[in-house]
Amino acid sequence: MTRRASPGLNGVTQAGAVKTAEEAGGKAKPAGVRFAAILDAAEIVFAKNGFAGASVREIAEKAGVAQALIHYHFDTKEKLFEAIAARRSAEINDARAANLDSILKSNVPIRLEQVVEALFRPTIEVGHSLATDGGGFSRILVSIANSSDARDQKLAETYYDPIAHRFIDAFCLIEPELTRKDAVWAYMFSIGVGMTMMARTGRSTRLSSGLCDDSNIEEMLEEIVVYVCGGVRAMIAKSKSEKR
Amino acid sequence: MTRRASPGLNGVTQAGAVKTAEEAGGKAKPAGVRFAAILDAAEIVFAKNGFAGASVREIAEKAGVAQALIHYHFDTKEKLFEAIAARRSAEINDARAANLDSILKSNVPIRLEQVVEALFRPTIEVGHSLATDGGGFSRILVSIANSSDARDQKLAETYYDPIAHRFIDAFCLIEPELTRKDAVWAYMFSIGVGMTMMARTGRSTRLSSGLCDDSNIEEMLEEIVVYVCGGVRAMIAKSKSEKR
DNA sequence: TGATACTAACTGATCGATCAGTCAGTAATT
DNA sequence: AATTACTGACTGATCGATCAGTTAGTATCA
Repeated sequence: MTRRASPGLNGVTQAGAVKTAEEAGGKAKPAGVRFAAILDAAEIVFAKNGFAGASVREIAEKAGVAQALIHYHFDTKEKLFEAIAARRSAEINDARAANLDSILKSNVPIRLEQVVEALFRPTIEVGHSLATDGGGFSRILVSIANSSDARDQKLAETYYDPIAHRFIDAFCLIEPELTRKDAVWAYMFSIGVGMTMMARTGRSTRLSSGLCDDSNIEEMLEEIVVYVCGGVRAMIAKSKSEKR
Repeated sequence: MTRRASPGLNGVTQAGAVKTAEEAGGKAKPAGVRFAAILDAAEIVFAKNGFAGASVREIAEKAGVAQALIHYHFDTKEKLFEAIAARRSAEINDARAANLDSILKSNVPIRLEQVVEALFRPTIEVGHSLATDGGGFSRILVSIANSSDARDQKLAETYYDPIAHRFIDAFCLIEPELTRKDAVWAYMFSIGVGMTMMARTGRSTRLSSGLCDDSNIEEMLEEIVVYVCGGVRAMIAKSKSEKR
């Protein structure tokens, strides 16, 4: 019951105050280094084994710290997982929001392709940033998005629902006759397509005998934009025919 | 090392021979009943917690049998998981193949919508068949499809690659100018859309404030067919413009 | 300047709980 | 008698979490 206050999680001690970083000679490491090392190691291990399949011991070993240090900084395994989700989700959605803003404030007519690319490019660029063979954060994101678990659904709601509403609004802005209902379906289905890219199972390569390469992210994104825009436009056409 | 031969797994003893079913009074249960009870319970528990998060103990408790009986019938937790995948995948893909056959042998021109519906309807009808709050086999299927784990990828390859090739062929048959490469992409992306339906996270309901209902499978399937056909046709248009 | 007090960072050892899997033995059927 | 179905009791391993300490740096006060 009596439990330390997890000093790292408020971010103040760790994120700021790297003042004595130059005098890190003997044992004292610069502030926040091992904190970040735990996050990086945990991201790899969670991506590889999932939440339940990952062990705090393996994370500690990969990070080169004592297991107890993880509990010192993050309290529980669950809070460690949430810290990872918070870190990367902020990166992804800040980039998404910035992309969307720059599109919306331009005075030329908005093209659907721009919006779709703004939706997906950040997820692959930060999602695969720490990609080892584990696959980086994108694998974690896929499992969060498809999970029936209450913890994962809460994370999706907290970190991804706000930006989702912005993109759904953008769909409706491009085509005013698109009903809200169909816009939400269109968004959900598009995210589903994106998951194919994030999961990186190698299946498309296998099914095509090498014609498709799902490790070539840039090419895959091109294909996805074509498919997703086609899907969204079909929903638009459906909305129009229903209103008529 | 010396290990019993898992008498149930060859299916002969269990699947057939329910002859003494009427005299199930005291302790002797009709043959195959507890075998199936374990499979049903395991499906629910695996769907709820994933492979790593599920425990053989919980499965045994839910099935109303001793934990050792599970090891007696299925040997290991992994083989139990594979048995579940084998059972439902056969159901799903037999139905898919039958649907596709009846479409292909008709002499009227094949419509893309028919093929897409043949692809998805069986997954929802058997995937949600044992649906409790856990979500049935569809949740397991989603995790297999998106997993980076070697075990899951092997299952996908064994049970789903053959039927995948048949549907990719069907895409190419409908539109001969669609390149093989784009047909595989189109198939993969379509499966991604289908996962949205299988995962049943309730997110579409949440994002639309109730306008979309992802527990209304029939309505969701209609929307998906529209979107997926739009996506596939966009890939077809792309293939055509590249060949020209 | 130097002793004192305090704090954040960190560790080794260990906790009870739970894990998948094993095994000897029982009960019923053939 | 032999085979199949089944169980309770158990194993070693591993799990997340906790604990009492240690170390190093910093602020306070004489």
